[in-house]
Amino acid sequence: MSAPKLIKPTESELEILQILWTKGLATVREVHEELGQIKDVGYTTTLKLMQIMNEKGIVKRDDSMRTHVYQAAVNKEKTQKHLLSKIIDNLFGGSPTQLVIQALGDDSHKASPEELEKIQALLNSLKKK
Amino acid sequence: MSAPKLIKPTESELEILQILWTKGLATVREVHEELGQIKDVGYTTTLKLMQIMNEKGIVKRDDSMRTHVYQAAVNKEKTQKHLLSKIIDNLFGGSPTQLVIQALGDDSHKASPEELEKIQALLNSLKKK
DNA sequence: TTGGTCATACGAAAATAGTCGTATATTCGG
DNA sequence: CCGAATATACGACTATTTTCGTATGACCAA
Repeated sequence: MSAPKLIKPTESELEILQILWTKGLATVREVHEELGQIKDVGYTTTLKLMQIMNEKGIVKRDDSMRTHVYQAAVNKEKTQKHLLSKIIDNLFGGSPTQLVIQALGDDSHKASPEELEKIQALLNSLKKK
Repeated sequence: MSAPKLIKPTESELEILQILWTKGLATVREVHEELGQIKDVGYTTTLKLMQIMNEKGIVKRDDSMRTHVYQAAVNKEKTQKHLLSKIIDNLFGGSPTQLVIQALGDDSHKASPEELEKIQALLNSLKKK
């Protein structure tokens, strides 16, 4: 029972999780450098954040070495699904359809034809029922 | 230009906005009673929240009467789009497709056949380009 | 008119998030 | 061996969000 039941990562934690989900394993410095591309904070800030995440059980770390190695301790899809569910309730009154419509219509995040096909495929399988 | 440019309602504010978007006009008491169905806080808490939202320009109010009447001052779709955009970046690494897939696959928020049709229609028009 | 109910205003505690300075330990090149 | 670079630990300050107690005034029924 290492996986936390109800996780609600904060915004900053989510940024770090994204990086860990992509990299798999990473040191604080690596994460901090990645982070540097989107925000500008001190190294110890990143460190502290990751330490807190470790306490919360959001990440795990191997501290057998001087430079600790971190990895996400929460499943990416599960986390996305969980938070999305909250958002559907909070922002779209419980209607995932409204969310989907808004998301597809978001001009700043256009979907490619291939992606549209993926969605189409999923839609087809949902319609079958 | 009364509408604020960059609005980032907090979670509690969002709950209130939902109610106002639905009701159009509402008093603090009405909002508070609706709110009571999902959370349990004191009346003055709701009042204060709405006062703050008023200061921020998120809601407007008519205080010509003893019992003030509130309404949302931010557009529902715009707000949804704006926040969704953040979520796509924060939670889905910028891919709206991933978000859509997760949303459609969310078992706790099933889409009806009619809703699926709506999505299909939108999808078709997107594919045309 | 007077007491009870209901409304807003306001201040400030409590909870949460984010930030960083500083101390201290380890490592390594020269 | 020594100092610079790099690591973690930790405390504390700041900001934001949420919560509510208390004050005060209006309204109304008896």
